[in-house]
Amino acid sequence: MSSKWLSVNEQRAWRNFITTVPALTAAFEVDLSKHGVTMGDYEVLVVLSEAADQQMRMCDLAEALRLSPSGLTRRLDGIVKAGWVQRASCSNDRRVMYAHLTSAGLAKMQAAAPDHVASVRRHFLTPLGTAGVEQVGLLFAVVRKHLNHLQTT
Amino acid sequence: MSSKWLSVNEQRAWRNFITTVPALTAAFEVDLSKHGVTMGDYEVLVVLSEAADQQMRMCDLAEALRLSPSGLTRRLDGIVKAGWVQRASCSNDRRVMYAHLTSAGLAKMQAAAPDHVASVRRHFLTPLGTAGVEQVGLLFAVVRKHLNHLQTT
DNA sequence: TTGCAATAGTTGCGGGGACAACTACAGAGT
DNA sequence: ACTCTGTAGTTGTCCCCGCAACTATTGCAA
Repeated sequence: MSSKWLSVNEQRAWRNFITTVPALTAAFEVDLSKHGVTMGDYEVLVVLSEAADQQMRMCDLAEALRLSPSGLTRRLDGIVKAGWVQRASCSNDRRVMYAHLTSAGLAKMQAAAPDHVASVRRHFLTPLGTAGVEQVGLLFAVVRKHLNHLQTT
Repeated sequence: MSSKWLSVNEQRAWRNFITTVPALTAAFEVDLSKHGVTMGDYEVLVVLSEAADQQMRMCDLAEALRLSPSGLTRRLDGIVKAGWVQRASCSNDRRVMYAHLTSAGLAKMQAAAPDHVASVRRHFLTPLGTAGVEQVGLLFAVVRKHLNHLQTT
């Protein structure tokens, strides 16, 4: 059945997937914009809030956010200017720079989080339904595992 | 069950989804780069190849690609320079500009398409399996329909 | 006809991110 | 101690794209 082209079912899955993803992220972006944060900003705040001491080394943060080093530097520039994150140097290793979540940053994240969760529910989880959520969780775990495996090879 | 936070199942679905999507698109980008095309370029060629007379008005093309007018102008700049698309003015309405797929563009698209299809299969459809493909097709149809409905409201 | 709103497209500007080059520092090997 | 390699981060340059402003054209309306 693996012909050169896609079957009807395959086409439907593929088309529905790639057309839904941008619309979905756009919806989240709109909902978050009410708090004056982009999804990029929000992701930084969430990751830092879950880190020990509310701080991470730039390189670890970049990896967690799947950003290049320079990309992270630039993204942080704006977030630092907004006062949500503070750069701090490390006394043990003077090469490293910590990105440290400020109390204002934590507050911003805590203010935005419930709305974001509600947004995820409204646009994604609720339409999927209980069974759909279960299936998506399993299916994308397989896809991701597959991708990671190829990547390592 | 709709609490302020996410259940374990919901979290798994959500996290797996948002972490898989960027990895997936990155994999497609890598595979397409062997043909010297980005996913953006490729999408233009595909849409134009399916259009009547292999051409579309800029505004219609922009909508099909979910791009702003200026975004499309810039994206086309590169594709025109590569010789895959040609700008043509319209005799009926002198405001409109057609983006017309050249034979070189069609050839490029036909060369890349089989590899891209194989890529979609390898990274997405095959890991999902037959049942998974079926489920993803149905589930994302629901999500997208939901998004479109909210958008119209 | 004249005038005005709507439509199509491009350009200036700015944000966001990648790559390459660079600085600075750490750690291992001699 | 001295060099050499590897690691951490920033900066220059460039590409991609959105918004706002602008031009050109159309079509409707008085």
